[in-house]
Amino acid sequence: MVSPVRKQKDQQRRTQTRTSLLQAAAQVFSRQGYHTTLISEIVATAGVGQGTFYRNFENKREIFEQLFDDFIASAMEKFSGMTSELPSSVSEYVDASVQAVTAMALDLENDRNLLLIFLREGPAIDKAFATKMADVFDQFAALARFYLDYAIEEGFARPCNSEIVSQCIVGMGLRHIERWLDGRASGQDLEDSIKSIIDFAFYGIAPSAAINAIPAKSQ
Amino acid sequence: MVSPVRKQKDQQRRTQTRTSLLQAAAQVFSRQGYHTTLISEIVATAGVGQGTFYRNFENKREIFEQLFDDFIASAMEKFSGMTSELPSSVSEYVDASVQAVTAMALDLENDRNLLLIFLREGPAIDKAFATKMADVFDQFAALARFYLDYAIEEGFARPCNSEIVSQCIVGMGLRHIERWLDGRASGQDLEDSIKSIIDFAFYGIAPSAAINAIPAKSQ
Amino acid sequence: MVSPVRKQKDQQRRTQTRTSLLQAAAQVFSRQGYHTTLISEIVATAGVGQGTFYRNFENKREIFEQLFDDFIASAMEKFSGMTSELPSSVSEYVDASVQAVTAMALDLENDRNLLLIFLREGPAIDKAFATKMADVFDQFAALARFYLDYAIEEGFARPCNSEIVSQCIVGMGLRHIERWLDGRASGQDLEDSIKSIIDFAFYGIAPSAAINAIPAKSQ
Amino acid sequence: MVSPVRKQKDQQRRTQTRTSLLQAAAQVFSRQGYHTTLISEIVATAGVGQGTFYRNFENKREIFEQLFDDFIASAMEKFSGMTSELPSSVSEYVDASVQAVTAMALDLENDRNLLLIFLREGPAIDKAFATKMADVFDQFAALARFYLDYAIEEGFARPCNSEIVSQCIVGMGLRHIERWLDGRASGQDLEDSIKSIIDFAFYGIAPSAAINAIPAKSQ
DNA sequence: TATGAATGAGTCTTCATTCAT
DNA sequence: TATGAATGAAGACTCATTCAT
Repeated sequence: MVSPVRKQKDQQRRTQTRTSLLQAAAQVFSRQGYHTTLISEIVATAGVGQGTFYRNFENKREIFEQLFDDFIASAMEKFSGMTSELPSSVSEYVDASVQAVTAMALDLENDRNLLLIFLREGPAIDKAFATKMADVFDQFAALARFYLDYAIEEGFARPCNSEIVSQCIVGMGLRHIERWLDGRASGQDLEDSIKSIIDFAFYGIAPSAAINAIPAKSQ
Repeated sequence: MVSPVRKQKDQQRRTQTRTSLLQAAAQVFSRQGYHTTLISEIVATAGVGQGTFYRNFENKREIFEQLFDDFIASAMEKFSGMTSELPSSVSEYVDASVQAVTAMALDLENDRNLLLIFLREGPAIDKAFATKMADVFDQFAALARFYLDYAIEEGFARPCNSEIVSQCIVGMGLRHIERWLDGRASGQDLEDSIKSIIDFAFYGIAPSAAINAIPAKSQ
Repeated sequence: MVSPVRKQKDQQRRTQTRTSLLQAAAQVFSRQGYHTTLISEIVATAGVGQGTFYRNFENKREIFEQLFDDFIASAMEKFSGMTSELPSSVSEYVDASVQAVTAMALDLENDRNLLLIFLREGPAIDKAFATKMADVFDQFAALARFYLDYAIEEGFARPCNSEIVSQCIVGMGLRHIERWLDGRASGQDLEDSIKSIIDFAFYGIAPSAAINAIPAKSQ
Repeated sequence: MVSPVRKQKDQQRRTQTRTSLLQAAAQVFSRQGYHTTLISEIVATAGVGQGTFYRNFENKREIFEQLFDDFIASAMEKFSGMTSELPSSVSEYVDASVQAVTAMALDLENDRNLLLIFLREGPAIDKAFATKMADVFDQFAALARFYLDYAIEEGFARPCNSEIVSQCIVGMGLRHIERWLDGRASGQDLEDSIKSIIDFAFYGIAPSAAINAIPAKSQ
């Protein structure tokens, strides 16, 4: 009954509406955060009717989760694209780390405000969302651990509890991301900061002379 | 007009009521989190009337903040009590760190659930609360930095950007606390984990042989 | 996006709902007065949901004010429609006054109960409402004064402080309206009462013989 | 068991407390009006406990009514004290009226704000209070009518419907009192205003020459 | 499919009143 | 008798969600 052309147009229109809603939601969430955002504000920003929202999303949580999923998917894609080769020396490992972190920092810059909302409010939405976020962080940790284990095996990383250490690395990263999104790290130069972080991750705070003091058990 | 005895009794009663409310709130928040907790649930748990809540607190946010403040005050007190002496060698520094972290871990154990709620939902309550929490974390970072700067000066820590590094340390800590509260670190032995974290902080992931590779600038 | 037909129907529906609420409010206010009227009673009477009230009016005060504004607008319209020509003699002035007052009395009869509530409770709502009512009364006074000044100029009214006198006239009117709405004037014949009021306004209580005693200053 | 001295002291204290509450209530009502005044504000102003209020008064309405009754009693007393002699001529009647109105105006000045609250909010409290106020106004009207009837009988007032006319007089008075309390009559000189009001009451707005036009029926 | 008017369950909050001390 | 902490009934108001058009 309905022509294929019509069908396609309908589909397009629907996708367009959905996109408008997602963009509008991103905008409003960025400005006001999750809890204080009203559906009415999203639809007003998107320029569609109240009912249209519910034709596209179950509720506020769902559109927020969709935005989060899109965000993570996009971040993962970029990240996985840039980490193809395994390092073959400590200095390559260091360099690769610096590059990866720098690339990520520049990329995240695009969605600063939305990312801040994700980090701050995501864990507060409900248990399921908190778990999803924790899983994402654990994925990043697993990635870091993969490289770390490889490096240990190859002899250019200190033998250590890589599960714990990779979580340390994620924690460091998250802390700096939050402070930077917050504006609390605004005085710092990005390149220097990354350098300092990577140096810390590789060499710790102990002076060179203390290296022999590393307890056997931990080596 | 009123006898001092009466005044004192009234005061006691009031304090008692307030305490009941705080305990009840801690209990309900721990179970359900901030946003899904209703005032009516707090007062029911405390066994007082609805109006009594509002005689003692402005609203839900205020009682939550009070709990947070009490929690932090108590944590700070215990923490400051245990960090009196400055280390005079790397090994003392390491030992002191292990002890401090262990003590804190054991202490925080008491209010696991409430702490989890603070970490997850605190940043989502509103801007002011998020700022307050960020300030608290920065205080911990400042404390870590104080010891780090001292160690650098005394020659038993590697010269580094101590502002950045102390934030790394806080990030590592927070990440592990969250995972441990989450139950995601349940497979780990506490003592081993702390050991691994501290080792990472002191010696990094680079192998001993790589120490000479530390770039001059960062030293 | 939406068809004009749909837009118009929506508009109609909304207007209809708003009208229902206004009528219901008039009814409930008339019966119970402002302060004891609940929003829930208005919506129950209108046969709409609680939320519908708040889509149309800010709060109880606003719907009350709307009713008042409508009432005054309607009264003003009728009143201004009937006072087109200026009198050209004392007897015409008297006759016009009698007619105007009679017409108004008959008109106000329609909304007796609501008018009583306005007069009794309006001044008690808040400062702003009291001021609005005072302004309305002053408008009536200004109208009376306009005719009075004209009459004085033309020589068929006694020179006097027309500002004060016009307020006297408004006061007389209000007092009788209140008593009549109250049921305290129920024993009186309307026509006779109006006649007596107008006669008093024109000739005062002094006997004819005393006219010469009118102090020069006041003339 | 209780000594008479003790009894008397108790009685004194009680009276004192009651007086404090009445004064405090007058002060708060004057400032905020009836509906927005809270019992807690009255007791705070009086410097007594919340419970003490309820040992002395049933509720807010009762203390308000008590203030009103006291006010009226005091006004009536002063007023009755000054109107002992009956006038024996128009000019005496006029003079007595001017004096009575002037005396009342000066007296009311003392409790301006409270009187304004009575006039504005009294009728809105409830049916009973509105009736009480209407009765008071009718008493004033009855008093005016008494003098008017006497004057008519003695021939120095125009025969008229004295019931209606006396209500006119009360209405005029109330209107001017309200405007004066409101600050809307602030531009007017009190003496002049009273003169103009009394002249209007005695001679109306018709010019002298029109006197013969007074319809027979009304005379 | 898109719309936006209508809905009403769900909470917060107030404040007059009570009552143990 | 005086106090003021405690009470809880009462009502306003919000906003996610529905549904007729």
